[in-house]
This record gives sequence, C-alpha cells and structure tokens, in this order.
Amino acid sequence: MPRPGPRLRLVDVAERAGVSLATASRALAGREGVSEEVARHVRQVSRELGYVANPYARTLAGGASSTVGLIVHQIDDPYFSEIASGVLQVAAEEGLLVQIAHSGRDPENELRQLRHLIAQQVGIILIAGSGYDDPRVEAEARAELAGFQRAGGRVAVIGRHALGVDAVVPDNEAGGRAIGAHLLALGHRRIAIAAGTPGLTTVADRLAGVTAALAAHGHSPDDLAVVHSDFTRDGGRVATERILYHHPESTAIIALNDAMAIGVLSVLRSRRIPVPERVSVVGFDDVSVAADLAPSLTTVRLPMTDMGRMALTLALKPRSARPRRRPTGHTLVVRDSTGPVPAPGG
Amino acid sequence: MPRPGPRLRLVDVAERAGVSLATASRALAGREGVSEEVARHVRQVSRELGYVANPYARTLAGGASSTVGLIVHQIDDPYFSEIASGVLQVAAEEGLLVQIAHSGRDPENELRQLRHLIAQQVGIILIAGSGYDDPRVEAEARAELAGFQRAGGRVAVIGRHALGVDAVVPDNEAGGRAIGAHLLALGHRRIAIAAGTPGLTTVADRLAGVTAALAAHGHSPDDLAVVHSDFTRDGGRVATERILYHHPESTAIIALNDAMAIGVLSVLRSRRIPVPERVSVVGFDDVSVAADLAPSLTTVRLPMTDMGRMALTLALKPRSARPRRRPTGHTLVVRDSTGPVPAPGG
DNA sequence: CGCACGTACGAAAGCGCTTACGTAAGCGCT
DNA sequence: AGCGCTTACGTAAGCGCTTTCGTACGTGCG
Repeated sequence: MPRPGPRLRLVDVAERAGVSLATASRALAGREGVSEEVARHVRQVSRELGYVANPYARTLAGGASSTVGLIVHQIDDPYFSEIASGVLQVAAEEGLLVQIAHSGRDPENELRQLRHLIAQQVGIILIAGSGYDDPRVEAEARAELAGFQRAGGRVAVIGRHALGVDAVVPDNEAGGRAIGAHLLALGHRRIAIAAGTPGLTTVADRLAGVTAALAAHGHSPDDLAVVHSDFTRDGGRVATERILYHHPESTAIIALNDAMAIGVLSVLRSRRIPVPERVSVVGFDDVSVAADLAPSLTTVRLPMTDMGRMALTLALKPRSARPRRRPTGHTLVVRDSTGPVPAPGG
Repeated sequence: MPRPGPRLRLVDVAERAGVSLATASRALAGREGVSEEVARHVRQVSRELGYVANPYARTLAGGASSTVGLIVHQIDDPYFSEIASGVLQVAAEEGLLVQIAHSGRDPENELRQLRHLIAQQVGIILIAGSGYDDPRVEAEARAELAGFQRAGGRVAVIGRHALGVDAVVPDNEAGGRAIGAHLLALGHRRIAIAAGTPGLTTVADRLAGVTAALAAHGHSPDDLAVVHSDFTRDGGRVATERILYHHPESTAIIALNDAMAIGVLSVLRSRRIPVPERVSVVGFDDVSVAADLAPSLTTVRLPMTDMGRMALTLALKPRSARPRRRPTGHTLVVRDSTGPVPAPGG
C-alpha cells in the first residue's frame, strides 16, 4: 500500500508568512487569538502556495474529522444516487470528504458498515434508506449511534425514525394517502399494491398511507390486494405476475417505489395490457427517469437530492437537545400512467 | 465539528500482550521481525479487545492509506452509479474505504478534485469518465498522477487513455462500429447522431466507430448528421429538436449514450413520431433502465459494474513497468427501438 | 507613572502510530 | 573460546497538526 511523498506543510506556510506554526494554525482554522490583519495574511499566503492541510494529522491532533460517512442500501439505485448527489454537493461546498458504503438492504451488514465507519473515526455519519422493523437491529444501531454522538460525532438519517437522531423524514404516509385519493377520484376500487420487502418501515408507512386514504373515503382496506416482493425492479415484475394471476380484477397497481413501478410497467407491456386504459400504475419517489417512461409515470415526488443536502446540513449544525425532524414534503405528479377506471366489463 | 472520544490504542494491546509497541505494530501489520508465536498471540489479544487501528495515526506515521478516492462525473448518472457500485463491492471485500467526488464534467473541477484527493493522501485514485481533448488539462492531470504514483500511490482510470496509468478501456470505437453496421444492415442511410459535448474523448471515439462502420461499407461519412449537445438526457432532447429541424430526412438517430437516448425517445414520443417505424433509435452503455423504456432501447452494453470492479482490482495489483489496459468488451443488444428503414416516401 | 489586565503571538507537548536504529541473544564457523 | 552474523525484540524519533501554556506587549486605571 502506498504512502505519499513530501508535501507542503503548515510550517512552510507559517515560515513563508513570517509567523509561528501555532499562529498559522489558528489563522487557518479561524480561531481567535490572531489579529485580523495577520490572519488575512496567512490565509493569503496559504492560498498562494496552494496549501491543503493533511487531514490525518489534523484529525490525529484532536481537530475536526472532516469526512462524512454515508451508508446507502445500494448506490446504483437512482433513489440513493440522487441522495448521494445532494450529499456530495454540500460536502464539496464545505470542503468535506464523503465515504460511501453499501448496506445492501441487509440489517446485519448495515450494522457492520456503521461500526466500520465509527472505527474509522469519521466525523459525521449519514444513513439513508428505510429502517427495519427488527427491534434488535434497530436497538443496536441506536446504541452505536448514541455512543458515536457521545464521543462528539454527528449523525443524521434519511427515511428512518426510531434511531433517536436528527432525521430527514420523507412524507411516506402522506404520499401514500395522496396516491390513494388520486386513484379513488379516478373511480378505482379494485386496487393492487406491489409492495417491497415486508420488513422495511418505508414499505409499511407508504402502505399505511394508502390504506388510510381508502378508509377516509369509506372504503374497506380489504379491497386492497397487497403483494410483497423485493423493493426493486425485478420485485416489481414478480409482484405484477402475482397480481395478474391472483387479482386479475385489479384496475390499478400501486408500486411502493419507482423501481418497482418500472418492473410493473415492463410486465404489463410485455403482456400487452394497455396502461392506463386497462390498468393504471402509480409509483413513488419520482426518480428522474420516471418522466421518460412510456407511459410516463404518475408518482409521488420526493426531493431526493434536497434530502441529501438537508441531511448533511442538519448534521453540520450543532447538536440540539432533542432530535430534529425535517419533513421533506411531497408532490403528487400526475402523468400518463393513470386514468379513469375502465368501464365495467370493458 | 466532532472529535472522537477515548479509544482503545495500540499500546493497550501491546501491554495486554506483554510486548512492546513496536512488536505489536509489526505483528498486526504482518511485517517480519516477529516470531510467528508472538505475532499470533498479539493478533489474538487484539481481536479479543476488539482493537481497530486509528487510520489517521496509521497514515500519518507513514503507513498504508487504505482509502480509495473515486472521481466520477456525476454520481446520479446511472453509468457512474453502476461503476461506483462495482468499486464499492471490491472495496468491501478488501476492507477499503471509498471516497467519492464529483467532477461535474468540468475539466478544471476534475483537476481540483484530483488534487484534493492527493492532498487528502488517499492510497488509490480511480477516475471514471471520459477524458477531455484539452491537452493542457490532460497534461496537468497526467503530471499530478505521475507525482502521486511516484509517491507510492496507485491509480487506475476507466474510459480514458493518455493518462499514462492503468486503464479499463471501454470498447467505444468497436461499439460505435457495431451500431453503424447494425443500422446499415437495416437499410438506414440517413443517420443522425446525437453526440455529447465535443470536448469528450468518449464522444469522439464512439463517433469514430460509427464513421468507420460507414466507411467500411462504402458509405461516405457525409451522410452523417452530427449534432453536439450535452451528454445528458436534456442534451438528448435538445439534439433531437435540432435533428428534426435541420435533418428531417433522418431515419435513425444514434445517441452516444443512453442518457441522451432517453431524451431522444422522449422528444420523439411527444412529437408522436413512431419508433422504430419512422425513426430508429440507438443508445450506448445499456444502463439498467434501457430494457424498460418503451420502446425498449437498442444499445451497446458495457459491463459498468464489472468495469468498476476491474479498475479497483487493477489498482490493487503491484504496479507494472508499463501501464496496463483492460478492454471491457461490448455487446450489441438489439431491442425494439430499431427496425428496418421505412419505405421511401412512407 | 506604576499597576493589573487583556491581547497577540511563540514554544513545546502531545495525538496514535510506523519504523530506523540499537541491543541482546543464538547460531555456525575457525 | 572467540569472532561475526542473523534474528527477535525494545527504544525512541518522528509524521503534521492542534492546543495548552507562557511571554511580551499594549491598554486602562488609580
């Protein structure tokens, strides 16, 4: 494994600026105890020389750890890559480094990655992606995070509750309600749901929203055919096959994320089932390709990139007494994949 | 900014194992100069205590930097997120950390990110994404990388040549030829190209492949209407508008990546121009959504995830005397977006 | 005008680790 | 038995930075 060569050090900057090492350090860190004049000069010299602090030395000496660890389920899922993009934007603005780790939607693995990041002494930890309804795993994660925070680390999560830390909270339930209301307004009554893995809180929350919408309009949740599968495109395919077989009377399919919706549309197309004439399809997330599918996908937009930005921004703020929550808001985006319920017998 | 609390140190392990700090270090690093017996014992104690070395101290002291820096144009572009996924896989297997930085397709910014990573003393640098045909930028990048390698750093690039380092080389030209041949075989003669930003070598290479295919079949490259725009979906949209306006006789549009192809399809759909009956469309890359578009996209498949894996694997091998090149191979995937040229006047 | 006090800065002590160097022991050789 | 050589380990010197502490200087006051 490599080791870097000789580099520009802080002493060099200090020498060049005609001040001591300590003064240079203070000036660049923006600490007080240095006259504004000297500080400005040091910064000037530093810039001229193109000095970049050695993060290892800085951190070792008890300074800030300027790297943020980001745990995502799967980076090549657009939902997460858009979040990551937002995180990277803020990180770039703040001069932070971002380490990304996969959890692969496996609670144990997520825990392992989390411990690894803590051991690596990152300063900030961001966890994106649904929580699990396994109390043991959540409790362990919570404990790890609490310890990390006690040691001065900062944490924010996206799309999870129950971790006792600052959180960006997607409007999962409200989004689900919006979808339910939309379909009901179009006259749909036999609605099927292509739901993701049962153990995910995101799945549960979105589902609860849809159910609530039905109930609010006086319809029984029994009308809902819920089929669980993977929270991926292939999962959407599988779920659709099962829906078509077991619930052929369905006039609408709600996929609980866009990835699944893509799978749903794919199967319907290959079966030559017209969307939305025969079956309406709704997704959730509004990943960027949703607008470009054919038919373009009706879905609930979550501002993923902003969510990434918000999460890191939250984590950068000084910690508050009690965990903060930032709801994301949502927008129902009606496109071409939903339409009025087909005439009975049509 | 946070700072970690008191943690288990190497001295603690050494003390507990009844050896000196130096011996403990050597034992854990697997260096020689320690009897196998003692080494085993130290490792045992270390494991029992759950010791994890402080990477900052380790790196500062001149040891291994076990983090890899990955520069991508844009992480929320599926091409790059799939590559990143491959890198993360190998990194997880090897116990390495991955830092991701955006270049935003801006040469200057890429250079800045590169310098930043070098300054951050990562051990391995991976650059993914097209090179630029600006000799100054490339020369500077090359110089930075050379210096980094001289200092012991390891480097691999994906999709670039001319950087004097190990490279994973996508079959851009051959892929372009395959596309050209495919369209010619279908009878197309008036072919338009939605090309990405002119300064990108990837664009140039793919274009050269298409041109070569035309030439090989005795057709003049003048038949080709090349329209440059951004290498993104929106770029694809813009290019298509221009193609329809300036070259309405085109029977096929080649987008030089799938992102652009999505934009192309989107515009054609909104103009109600049937694909492939009136116009055939081809993409490049085979991002995972390509198969799920409507019509499903004919494209050239590049094994992005594997490319990410290959790049990191290359970088982990000891450096060879001369830069290695790993061609990626490619596959023409014919789907529904291409068909025979429409009958003249049809 | 002399005192205490705050302010701007420098000297030096580590942070936890790797590694050159030193040393004691064990080996074979003459 | 004495020499040099290797091997196994300990000692201590940093890596580049932050930060505590100390010192010199001005400023206010009585």
